[in-house]
Amino acid sequence: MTDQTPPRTHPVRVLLAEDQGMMRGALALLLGMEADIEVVAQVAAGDEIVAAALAHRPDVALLDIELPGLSGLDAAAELRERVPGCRVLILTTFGRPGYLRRAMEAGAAGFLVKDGPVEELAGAVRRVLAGETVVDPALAAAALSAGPSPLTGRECDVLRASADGATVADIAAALHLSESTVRNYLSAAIGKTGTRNRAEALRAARQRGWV
Amino acid sequence: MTDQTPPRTHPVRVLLAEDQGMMRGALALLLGMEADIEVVAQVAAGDEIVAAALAHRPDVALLDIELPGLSGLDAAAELRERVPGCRVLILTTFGRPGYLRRAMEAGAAGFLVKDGPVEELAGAVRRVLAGETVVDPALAAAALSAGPSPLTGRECDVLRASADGATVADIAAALHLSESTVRNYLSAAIGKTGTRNRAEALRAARQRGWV
DNA sequence: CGCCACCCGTGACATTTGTCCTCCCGAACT
DNA sequence: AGTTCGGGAGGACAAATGTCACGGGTGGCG
Repeated sequence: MTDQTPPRTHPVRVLLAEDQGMMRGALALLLGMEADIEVVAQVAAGDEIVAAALAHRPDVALLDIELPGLSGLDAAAELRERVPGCRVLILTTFGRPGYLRRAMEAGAAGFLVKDGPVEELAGAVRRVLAGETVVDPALAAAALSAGPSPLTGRECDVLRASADGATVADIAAALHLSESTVRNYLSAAIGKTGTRNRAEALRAARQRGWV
Repeated sequence: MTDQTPPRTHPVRVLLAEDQGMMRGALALLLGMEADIEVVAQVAAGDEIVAAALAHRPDVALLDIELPGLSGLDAAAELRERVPGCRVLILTTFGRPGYLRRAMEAGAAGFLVKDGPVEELAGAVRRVLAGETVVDPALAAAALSAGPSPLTGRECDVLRASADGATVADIAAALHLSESTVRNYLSAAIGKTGTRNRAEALRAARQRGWV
């Protein structure tokens, strides 16, 4: 069903997932200008990725992380299962160490930050297709030093739900928990992040990719 | 600077200020592909904008808002003074109503969100150069409905300083105020925004461009 | 001159938040 | 069998936060 890799028979088929229309369009045009690359699908939401991949069978999926619907990282994990043979290249605004680790756990083949020069992009696509793993060395080091998340699943949920000034009652209602439980989880998260309150805890956890 | 054809004598000279390398490069390539547009300068930081504009005398400055060093909005105001004749087109990720109002107060000639299609971009540059004011109508309505800020200068300062989980003590120390005073200002800001705590107040104020 | 808005500060108070302790349950591992 | 870990919950308590009433001071303006 999937072709092995002889020299190079046809252009690289790329799926592009990016929510910002201007960025998406610009990247598509950019990649399209490369002779050996063809953008076969563009989506703006995370929950459209798998369907599009099944329909267009891309060789490489270029995924943003912050996407409406489904995170690019979650989509990457799902792609790994449902569309094997499609390599995932994460392209994100934030070079958070934790994002990198989560990307790797999700089976991504590469991790690019949008800060870099555009020339990197086409090269990274080709290298990923060739089986290489593309990662910024400095970022890789930072990711290793950060360590894995000490937060439990529920602690994560509660912390996430505490964003934007939600009260304990709000969080409890949203997650169908008792207020006592919410406070306990928040306290645990604050302790594990070594911070002083939810806001700081959330910030720290995000920074380290623990959410 | 040699050919002369009455309506349009030379290509539109564009200055591009955008911190994300990939976005910047992609936009530059994109605009460069238009026959009548020439990107004469690219900068990645807000505090390089004026210098670059003085050096390259662009017709249109395409400015991101979130920039290191100096905000694109502040840069726009400075351009208005030091480089008159250079029209400012704001290009931003967030279509916050308040950003629009502040952009207009800073003398911007146009306001684009990065969500839109890429085709909009070149057209907007041309329309701005022609003297038109380019604004998304829906966004304009939202900006007007939000009204001017009811927050006093100090309330703003305190609210800004409350970001990222800073405690009352932190804010007081940072602004050289008493803790009581900080709490009073926070309370006032919460009241004026119609919210329940600092985090919500800050969020609301940002949303409406009051910070 | 008063009046008003803004600035800065206290003190008292109710509510919320964060901490620590207890307990129960089920799954997993030894 | 026991132990550990995660989820869920309750109570008690201290600290932080938010509210309110009140006092100053300054500067602009009719």
